[in-house]
Amino acid sequence: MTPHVVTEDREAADVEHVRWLTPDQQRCWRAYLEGTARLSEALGRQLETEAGLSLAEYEVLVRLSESDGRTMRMSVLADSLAHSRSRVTHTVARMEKHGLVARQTCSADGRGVNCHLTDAGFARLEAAAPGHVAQVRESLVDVLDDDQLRVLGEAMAAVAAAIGR
Amino acid sequence: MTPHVVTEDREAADVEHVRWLTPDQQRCWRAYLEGTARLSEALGRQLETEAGLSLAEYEVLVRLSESDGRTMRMSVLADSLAHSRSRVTHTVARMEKHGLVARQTCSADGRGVNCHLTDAGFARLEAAAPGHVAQVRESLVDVLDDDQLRVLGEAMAAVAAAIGR
DNA sequence: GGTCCATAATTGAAGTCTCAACGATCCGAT
DNA sequence: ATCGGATCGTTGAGACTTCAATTATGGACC
Repeated sequence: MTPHVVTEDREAADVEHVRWLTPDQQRCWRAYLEGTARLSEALGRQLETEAGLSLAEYEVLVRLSESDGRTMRMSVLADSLAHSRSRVTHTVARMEKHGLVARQTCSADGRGVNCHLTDAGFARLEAAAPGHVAQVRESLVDVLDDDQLRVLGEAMAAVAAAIGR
Repeated sequence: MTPHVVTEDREAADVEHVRWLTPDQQRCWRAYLEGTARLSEALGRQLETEAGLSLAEYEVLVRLSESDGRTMRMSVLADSLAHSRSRVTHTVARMEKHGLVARQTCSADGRGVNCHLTDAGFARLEAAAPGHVAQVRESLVDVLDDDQLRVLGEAMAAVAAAIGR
């Protein structure tokens, strides 16, 4: 974010080479910040109140439900979510306490841990999914036309690729 | 997010009217989730390590630096950031402890509180801004072409408007 | 001028995430 | 074989956010 006030009272000298954002870029960036803040707030609230799940927990359920044997290595889960390993450890620990997943040591690699979706966890996902999808549509997908959504997806994929080297 | 496994073993009956996401929509939505996760992580880490500020604190500094008298009402600050009032109270309390802002009761409205940017806070912003802008460019602005960035901004503005009723 | 309700901001507890440090296991090179 | 570095996952502390309850003030209405 470029606080334009800061750009003033800056000497014409050459000590600073800051490429501040243009006004157009600034508008886009701030719209992004506000949009993501409101969106994650809306999604989190819907899931929490209607399903008793955090967004992070929901995402874990989804990944597991789609994987072979409904089981994933902790590290694969973490990479797939773009969450830190520590974060996934904490999230999964909470979910295990509630019976949504079960952890078992990995036979192939003594260091690894397999995270398995229980039937209760799958049922919880089935119950939560319709309301969550409805919220995603209401707040994002149905708000944009096809082109906007496509470009948004391409742009964020490029961002993810640029960061996740 | 639509766990496609859930869509199976669903009866052809009419009890459920869930409009699941299409595969294209699903790809966009997941790209969005991954992109925002990686981006906020990258921005937060840069600010924390190079300036000792959280992104929320930085945003507060920016808003205050642009406001008349470098002062804003707490509620205006909260609305402007799309953050909850409680969150802003906590953030500002931490910042006040570090001398970046000062709070004073509002003369016009006995309930209100004015948050003022101190000189130390302004100096901190000046020091932090170049590195932050560089990160925003490297991770987002310079990764996208002008059209992508423009559409991204428009889309997120539409999302914010759809949610913030 | 008193009642009622809306708004402003704070508080503390509980939940979530980050960070750095750790123990354990694997693997390649010697 | 074993040394040493890399990977895997966890841990606990501290930082940050949310939620519900609370205090206090403002304003409308009669």
